[in-house]
Amino acid sequence: MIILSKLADYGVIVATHLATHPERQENAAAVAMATRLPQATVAKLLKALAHAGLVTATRGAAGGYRLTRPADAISVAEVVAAIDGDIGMTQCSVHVEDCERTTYCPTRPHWAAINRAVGAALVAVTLNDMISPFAFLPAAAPQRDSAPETART
Amino acid sequence: MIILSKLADYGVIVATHLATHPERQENAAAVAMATRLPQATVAKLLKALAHAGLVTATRGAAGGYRLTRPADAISVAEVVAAIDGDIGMTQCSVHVEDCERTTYCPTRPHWAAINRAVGAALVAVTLNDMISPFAFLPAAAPQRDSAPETART
DNA sequence: TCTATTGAGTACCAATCCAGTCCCATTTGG
DNA sequence: CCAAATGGGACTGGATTGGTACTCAATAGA
Repeated sequence: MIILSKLADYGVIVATHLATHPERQENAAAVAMATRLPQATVAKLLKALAHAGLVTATRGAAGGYRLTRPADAISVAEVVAAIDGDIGMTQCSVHVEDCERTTYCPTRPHWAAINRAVGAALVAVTLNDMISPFAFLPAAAPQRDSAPETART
Repeated sequence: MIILSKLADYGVIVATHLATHPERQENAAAVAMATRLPQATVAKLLKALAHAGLVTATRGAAGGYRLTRPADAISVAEVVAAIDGDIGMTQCSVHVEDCERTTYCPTRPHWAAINRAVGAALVAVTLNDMISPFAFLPAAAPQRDSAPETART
């Protein structure tokens, strides 16, 4: 299973690209060119990011986008949430009222905790981390002896 | 965005139900009845769980399913992986060869670390934890001061 | 002031994926 | 031998998603 949608993935790429030139202003076409992503899609993504307040847009001729905050103050979680919406493990994590099983489903209360853990992993990583050529040590994933296997086939 | 598919969610419910009666053997119809899930779907889920080796199936009349391991030795991650397949944040986390962007995409190497963090959150929770009426304190989500916001609207 | 450029917003289409069902083969207890 | 149950597919309707197109609004520069 893939957790992130393609668009969210692209969104992180776009945001990361902007983070490499924090003060330069780039329009959608330039970003698309640099990231090798379809232009129309990049434009859509940048709109979403602007809507979430992660980038500021300048309209009109010679307009473009730039990050509103420094790259180390924007987490991957925010970028993903800007595009895919609120992050939740299960249906009932996001739309509690949609689940008619709340009264007898024993697993429901536990998802919230898992949610927090997953969210923390994404919040802990900033765009600045994504730029750095070396893999950072994720603070949210301490080397616990009990977790050698992330996922198996 | 919802991370788990409906089926994976159901799968956890089914597995959790089996965990409440570790030694009793139940057939698909009984599990469906108890969990209020469609019978055909439950049958499909149990097949997948059996395929992954999480439950043992007894065929023939008076057959059924039961957990192969104690409930505290089966993690939610395994159940999810049995149904939705390998867990990965991005396309390139699961199928690296499918991403033609590997040479210039700066974000790629970092996803692995995020992957581990998310996986650890799921591995840390066992079926036994899901049974317990009280929310456990997830070890994979330490109360770090820097992560107050998991996801925002 | 006028025009070219660029983002905002929305509507739309195509393709993929997913949830759910059904069917038939195989196994096993009575 | 038959009924009950799982194993393993195939199939389908619907929802979601990725991607595009078009129109409106704003702005800089001639």
